Amino acid sequence: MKIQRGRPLHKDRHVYSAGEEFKSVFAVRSGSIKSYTVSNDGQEQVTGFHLPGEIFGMDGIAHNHYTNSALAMETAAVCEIPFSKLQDLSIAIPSLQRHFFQLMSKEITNDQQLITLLSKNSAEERVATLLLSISNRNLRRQLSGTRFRLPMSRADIGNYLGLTVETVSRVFGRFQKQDMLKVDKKEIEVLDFDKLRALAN
Amino acid sequence: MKIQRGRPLHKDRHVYSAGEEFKSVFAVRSGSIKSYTVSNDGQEQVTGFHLPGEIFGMDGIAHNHYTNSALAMETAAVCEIPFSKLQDLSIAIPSLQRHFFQLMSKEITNDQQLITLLSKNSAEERVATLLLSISNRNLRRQLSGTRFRLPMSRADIGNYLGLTVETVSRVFGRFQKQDMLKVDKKEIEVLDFDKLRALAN
DNA sequence: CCATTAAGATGACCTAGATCAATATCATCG
DNA sequence: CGATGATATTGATCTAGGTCATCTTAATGG
Repeated sequence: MKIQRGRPLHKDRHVYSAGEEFKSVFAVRSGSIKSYTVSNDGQEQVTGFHLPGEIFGMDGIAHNHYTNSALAMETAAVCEIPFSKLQDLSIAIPSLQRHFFQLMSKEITNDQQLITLLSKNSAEERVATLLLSISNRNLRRQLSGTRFRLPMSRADIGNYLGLTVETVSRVFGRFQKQDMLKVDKKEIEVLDFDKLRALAN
Repeated sequence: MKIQRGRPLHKDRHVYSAGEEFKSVFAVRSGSIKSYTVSNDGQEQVTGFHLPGEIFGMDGIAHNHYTNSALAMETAAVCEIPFSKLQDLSIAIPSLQRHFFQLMSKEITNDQQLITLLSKNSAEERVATLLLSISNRNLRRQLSGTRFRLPMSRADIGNYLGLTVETVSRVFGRFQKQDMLKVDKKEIEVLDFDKLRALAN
């Protein structure tokens, strides 16, 4: 498959912007990417964080244009995977088609979990869930699940979880006071995993 | 394509339940269906309402098992569309594959809009958005966009929108007081469409 | 290397919507 | 058809998280 081996992307550079013609999906090679939409009244909604090894950009398929924008939260590298090639290939290799369906379906499942989180859980539960998710994704990348660096700002966390920065800050504060977490700026250390899991449920 | 022409489904009967093996997606023929998940702590989250002409059941593709349950909110009829046939066919007919990708991608876009709604909008804005969505979907079915019957209960509306029944009730009350809506139980009449659209944005 | 700006933390206060409770209305079935 | 349980409305009160304001710390650049 022809894959564009992307040059490094600097912090705050867009991989693509909402409205652009959809041509490709992308794989994160290094660094981290956030997806977000801008609603018609101008406010930003962060829809996802993408870590190395993860695929993003599938939101563009429906309308032939991306509905999200995607930008590097830190210096990053991405692989471009042209969708047309993918379609041709997936006709020749049915398992690839299936794989791709699964990726999209997984995205749906993820979004629905976020919907539940937003409509049913408290600020603490939301933050705990995000931390656990990042921890798990780090584990899958052979990294530590207990000590890691958050690639995103407090503002991005708040935006993603439907909370204000202040609330995110306070929740981190409470988590530290309970000796569940050690927080040093973006550096996180999980001290009590059971408690975190219990909160995230 | 072999399509199961479903016998009528009675109110509160499941089309499928979470955990069942994924075999098919479904099209609503008449009546209305709600999808919901049950989170590990037992609470229900309504993830979507499906009206005649709409497709549901795509959440099962990722894990070969449905993650949602789907049940009839009133007497309904659905068509079963076996996914294996769909896959075979979509290899022969690339446009069908594309069409199916689009359906899934649309689902992603929908979910992301709901995420924004839940994390950024007030109770009134949420309810207005749902009403407008149902109105629009009725229009596409050649039905009135101004007078229609809500197929779902207040509890389902609240659950879907991350609000309590009481709040939903009060919002309907306020909408009536403002002469924007006429509400008689589940029967809705939109009196001021501009105001509704403004709220829904 | 300091200046400027952005990011984060913390406190005081307020409000939208939750919770609790009482009542009213509807649907269903024996 | 009247009784019973589900569904909806309405009111009184409470609270999680928002808002606003201040202060601290960390990046960035000239």
